[in-house]
Amino acid sequence: MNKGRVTVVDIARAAGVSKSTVSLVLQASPLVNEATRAKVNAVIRELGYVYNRGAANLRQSASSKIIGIIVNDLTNSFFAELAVGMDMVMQSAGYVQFLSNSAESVDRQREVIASMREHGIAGLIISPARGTEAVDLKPLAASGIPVVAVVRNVVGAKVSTLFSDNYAGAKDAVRHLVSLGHSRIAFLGGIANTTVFAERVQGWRDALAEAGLAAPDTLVIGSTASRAGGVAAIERALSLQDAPTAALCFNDAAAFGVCDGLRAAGKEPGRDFGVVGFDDVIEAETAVPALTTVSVDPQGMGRRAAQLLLKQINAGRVEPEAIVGSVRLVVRQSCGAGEKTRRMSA
Amino acid sequence: MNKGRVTVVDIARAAGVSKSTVSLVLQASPLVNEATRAKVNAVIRELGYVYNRGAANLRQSASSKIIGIIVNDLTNSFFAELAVGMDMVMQSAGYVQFLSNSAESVDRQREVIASMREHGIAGLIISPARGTEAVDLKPLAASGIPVVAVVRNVVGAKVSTLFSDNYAGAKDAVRHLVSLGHSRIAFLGGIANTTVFAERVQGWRDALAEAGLAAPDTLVIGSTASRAGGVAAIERALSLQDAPTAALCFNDAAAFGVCDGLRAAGKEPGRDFGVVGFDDVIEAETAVPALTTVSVDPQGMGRRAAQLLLKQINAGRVEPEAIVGSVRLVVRQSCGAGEKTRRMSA
DNA sequence: TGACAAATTTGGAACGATCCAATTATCTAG
DNA sequence: CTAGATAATTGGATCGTTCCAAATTTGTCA
Repeated sequence: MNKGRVTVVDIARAAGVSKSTVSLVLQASPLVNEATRAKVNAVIRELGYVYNRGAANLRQSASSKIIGIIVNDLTNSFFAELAVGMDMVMQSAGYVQFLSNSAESVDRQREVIASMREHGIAGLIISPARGTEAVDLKPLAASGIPVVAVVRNVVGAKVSTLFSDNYAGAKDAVRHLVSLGHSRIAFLGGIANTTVFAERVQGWRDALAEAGLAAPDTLVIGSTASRAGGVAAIERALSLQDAPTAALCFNDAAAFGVCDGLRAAGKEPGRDFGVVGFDDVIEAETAVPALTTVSVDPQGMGRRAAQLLLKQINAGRVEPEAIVGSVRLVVRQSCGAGEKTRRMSA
Repeated sequence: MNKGRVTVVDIARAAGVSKSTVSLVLQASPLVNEATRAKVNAVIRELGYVYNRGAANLRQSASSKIIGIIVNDLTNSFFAELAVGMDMVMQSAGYVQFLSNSAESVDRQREVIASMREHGIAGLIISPARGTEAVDLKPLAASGIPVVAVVRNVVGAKVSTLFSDNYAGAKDAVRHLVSLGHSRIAFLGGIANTTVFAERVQGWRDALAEAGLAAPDTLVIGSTASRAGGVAAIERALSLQDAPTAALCFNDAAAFGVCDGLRAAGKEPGRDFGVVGFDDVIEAETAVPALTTVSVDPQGMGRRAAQLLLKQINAGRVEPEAIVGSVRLVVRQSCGAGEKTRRMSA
């Protein structure tokens, strides 16, 4: 009896109505008589019916309530939080999401996109793997599926985008370090060959220029955008003949690594060396010393991206839109300023 | 012309064959003539056909190649890595996954499960939200959908499980601290009212008893399983009249918090106070000091969970299976032992 | 060439829900 | 009591695929 799943027809038979009526009940249509509705609902509960969304989506008019999310590195808590933000709004909008981790592999990403297409996603939010090309996203756009690219850019792709203002954020951070009296400020961590990296470095460079300070390439030390990368970068920075006294780090993960590296070298971050991160990951606040960082609120960004996508899905017409999320410097202790002035402002 | 999507019938017409033949080509059946196959494939590419998996899954025999994953806290990097591990094996097995974050809300979790059922998932891996009851998972099991519970237990649920050996891990960790000469060892962080917490505390208690040491309840200081929770716990621990000199922490996040808190109190973790974590998150290795921790390899656990689920899906019969993942102590620097002996062992 | 086997191909009839047009039940008022 | 309106219900036909049984083509050998 548990063989085949329970369908509308089974319900109809058991309730003594037609499948059409059952369908109307399922859609909470006002056309159906209250008594009938009650009886049908009772039978539905009794037989343990589960709605088959796949079957419903078959009819050409219907759209699928499934959206795809692809991130390049879920183990990075920035992206994990981004995903959580999206999850929140998608869930309350009645969508489910295919979430996949491309792990920076363009091939894997391509497979995942294909698979998602076959499953009929209504839209896609993607933080593209390094090396993603416009052609990878073309077919989606061509079949009218809205795409929102977040965090990273895909040059030439006609999709909506939501980036944070990397340039302004980096500039603000460096200005702050300058105002604290630093004159040799490094840029540490991150993979050099990316747009985000370039934008942040440009902000760093321009802020230094503005202050009349030198911005030699030796002070830009790329590595990976991780804690380990931060350790490596600060080691190299400290070994320079004219070592920096502060640094803007590519992201918070790298900044934590820089703090670790400083301690390993006997220096206390915040006191002996100014450290500023980028992203404002949750741990930034509770770390010791608390990390001064450029806040981009990953969860909020995820929510906005999801809202943007939903808007496009509902609009029908796909009109690419570019949003740049504002950003603000959160001064805590690791830069050497926060702690002392924190309670003095009142 | 781009109105309706391209279907097998369109392909059939354009290639001058029947839809049945196209279907055979799609399934790479050996029944079809090479020349025909080539032509059909050419047309498929030309018209930009995309397979409609939803329609295919409609036929009763087919099973869906979609699995559900629900975790209770994606922002915790332990779970993020767990998810990544699952993603890996699911992806190479040709599955896509609905991944959702219950954020410890049983209601949200219930909704998500319902939604996943409607979408016809072939199986579910869940790290249950606190307070999940057997009845929440019952309907799935009843309709023959395999369920694997990971990390946490759901009492009374007839599902497969994959937990790490919390008891043994905690015991090993405490034994190690004892062997380093500590006699007042605390248990810090974590939410007291959970199975995992109870198991780890029991290991802690038994190891102390084994060594003839006292295990007073005052040394068990619960809080949240986060960095902030660790900070709070160590603060309380240090304020005790007979303060501990070392601690086993509920998890790595809490352990990092404990290190932060120690530093804030002017003590250096590893030198002035022994800290051991639990989970072996990636950052444990690169942190300074590197964290001594009980390794449970979250990614590996995710992979195993995924494999277990796939096995059950393929087996047809759902035979609940309980796996307890072995665990091992990774000695690094935060306990005060690792660093000195690291290079001396050769 | 004809008979038979093997290799290919092909119409439907599902699958589970929706939706339109058409039907039937119920109500209202003259 | 009935015409006409309104409320409620209901058969198909349809969505895009699979799969079975049956039909067609091709190949082999006496």
